[in-house]
Amino acid sequence: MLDPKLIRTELNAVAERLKIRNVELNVAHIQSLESARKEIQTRTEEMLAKRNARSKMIGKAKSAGQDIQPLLDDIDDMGAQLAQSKQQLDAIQEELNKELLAIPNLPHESVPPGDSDADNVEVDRWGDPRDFDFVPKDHVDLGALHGSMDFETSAKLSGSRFVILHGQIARLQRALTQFMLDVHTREHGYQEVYVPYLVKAESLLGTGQLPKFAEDQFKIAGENELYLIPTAEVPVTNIARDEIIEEDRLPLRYVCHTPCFRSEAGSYGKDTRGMIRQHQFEKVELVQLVRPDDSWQAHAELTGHAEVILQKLGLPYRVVNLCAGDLGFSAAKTLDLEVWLPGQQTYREISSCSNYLDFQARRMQARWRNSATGKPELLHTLNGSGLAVGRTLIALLENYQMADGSVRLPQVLHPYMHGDSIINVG
RNA sequence: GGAGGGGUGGCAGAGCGGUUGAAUGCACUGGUCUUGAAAACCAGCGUACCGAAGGGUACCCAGGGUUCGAAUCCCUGCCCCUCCGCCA
Repeated sequence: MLDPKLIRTELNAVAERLKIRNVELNVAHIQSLESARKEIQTRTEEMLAKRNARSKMIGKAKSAGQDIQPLLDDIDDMGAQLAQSKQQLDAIQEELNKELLAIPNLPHESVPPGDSDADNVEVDRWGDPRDFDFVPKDHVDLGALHGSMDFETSAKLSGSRFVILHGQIARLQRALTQFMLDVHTREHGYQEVYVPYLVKAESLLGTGQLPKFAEDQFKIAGENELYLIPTAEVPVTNIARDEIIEEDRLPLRYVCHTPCFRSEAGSYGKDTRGMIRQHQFEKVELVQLVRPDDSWQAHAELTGHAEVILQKLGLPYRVVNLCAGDLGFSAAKTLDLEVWLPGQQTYREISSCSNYLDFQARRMQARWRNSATGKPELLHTLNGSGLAVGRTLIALLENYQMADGSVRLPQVLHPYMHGDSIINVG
C-alpha cells in the first residue's frame, strides 16, 4: 500500500508515475471519496465531542451527589443522527481503503519504461553458453531417456502441470535444495526457517497477492479460510506482520525452502511442455527485512546471493531489469536472473529479486523501532528466489548433458549426491 | 472431540459502568549527583486521524448490542493457554 498521505497530497503526481505501469488511476473518484471522507469525519467527530462532553458532565454531577435527572431530561436525541453519520463514515472509509489496496507500488526511478518482458533491459551477463558438438535435448527428452521424469502418470494423479520424478533425478532436486540452503546459511548469513504452507487471507493481503490476484491462488476447502502458499515470501515476510522489531536485530535475513502452489490462471497454452510452469514446484527463497536506508544496498546484495548459486553451479545467466509493465504489483524494482537453457536456446527466469520498500510493510504493519527517533517506523521488505529449484534442475540437465543423454554433475553437488559425478542413462 | 481459563501500552501487570488513554513495575529518553560509570532521585515517554493553533476524535483481540456514558455489562467470531481423549 502506498502512503495515504501521499495519495492525499500528491495524487496527481502518483497517477502520473503509475502511467509508466499502464495503470490509470481514477483520480476524480479518489478525490471525491477523500473530500467526502473529510467532511463526514469532521461532522461525526463534532457530534461525538458534544456527546462526550455531555456524558462527562452527568458523570461529574453524579459523583458530586447532585440529582442528574434534570440533565437526563434535557438531552435531545442525537443517537439516530450520530449512528447514521458513523455508518456513512465507515462505508466511505471502507471504499477508500479498497481503492488504496488496489493501487500498485510506484516504480523506482531506475525502472525502465515498457509494456512487456520484451522491454526488459539486460544489465549483466555471466558465463558463456556451451558449444555442443551434438544437438542438445531439452529436459523433457532427457527425462524420458532416463525414464525418471514422468508427466503421464502425474497427469493421471493430478492433471496437467505436475510431474513425478524418480531415482537420481528426484535425488538431484533434493541435492540442489540442500546445496542452496547450505550456501545461503553458511556463506551469506541467512537464518533458515521452516514455515506453514497454508496461510490466512490476511497474510496474502500483507504481501500483496490479495485482494487483486485471488484467481492465482489455491484456496482450500474447509471451515477455515486458508490458501496454499504461492511462494515462501508470504509466510516468511508475514513473520513481521504487526510486530515492532528492535533495531539491533536488523537486518533480518531468512532463507526458506518450501513447495510453491500456483493456479497459473490465465497462462493457458503457455509453457505447457515440461517442468517450466507447474502448479507445484520447489523453491528456496531469500527474504530480508531491513532499515529503510539500507534497502537498496540489501537489494544489490540479495541479488548477488542468488547469482552465487548459478555461478557455483556453472550455469550461464543474465540479469534483467524488469520494465514497468512487467513489474509485479508490490515491487518498486525487480531484477530477474535468467538462466541459459540449451534445449530452448533461450534465457529463462530462474530468480526474481525485488525491493518492495515500505509497500508490503505498510499493509502488514511490520515495523522497527528507530533509535534515533524512538518511534516505530515501517520496515523495508525484500525477497528473491535463491533459486527456483525445479528450474535449476532443468538447467543442470540441459547444460550438463552429454551426447548419450547422461549428465555430468558440477563438483559442488558431488557431496550431496553421495559422491556420484554422473547421472547415467538407464 | 470433551471440560475449563484467558486476550489491556515495547514487555509484565492493575483496572466499583462515570473528571481512565488507562495505576504500578520493567525497558527507554533527558536531568541532578559522580573524575567516569553504577545506584539513587527528578522529569518525560503509545498509535492513528482532523485542525493554522488552542484543541478534538478513535483505538484496552475483532464485530455487534445495552446505556446519557463501556476497557468495565450482554451476544457472536477469531486467537491463545491448561487438563482429558484421540493421533503422525
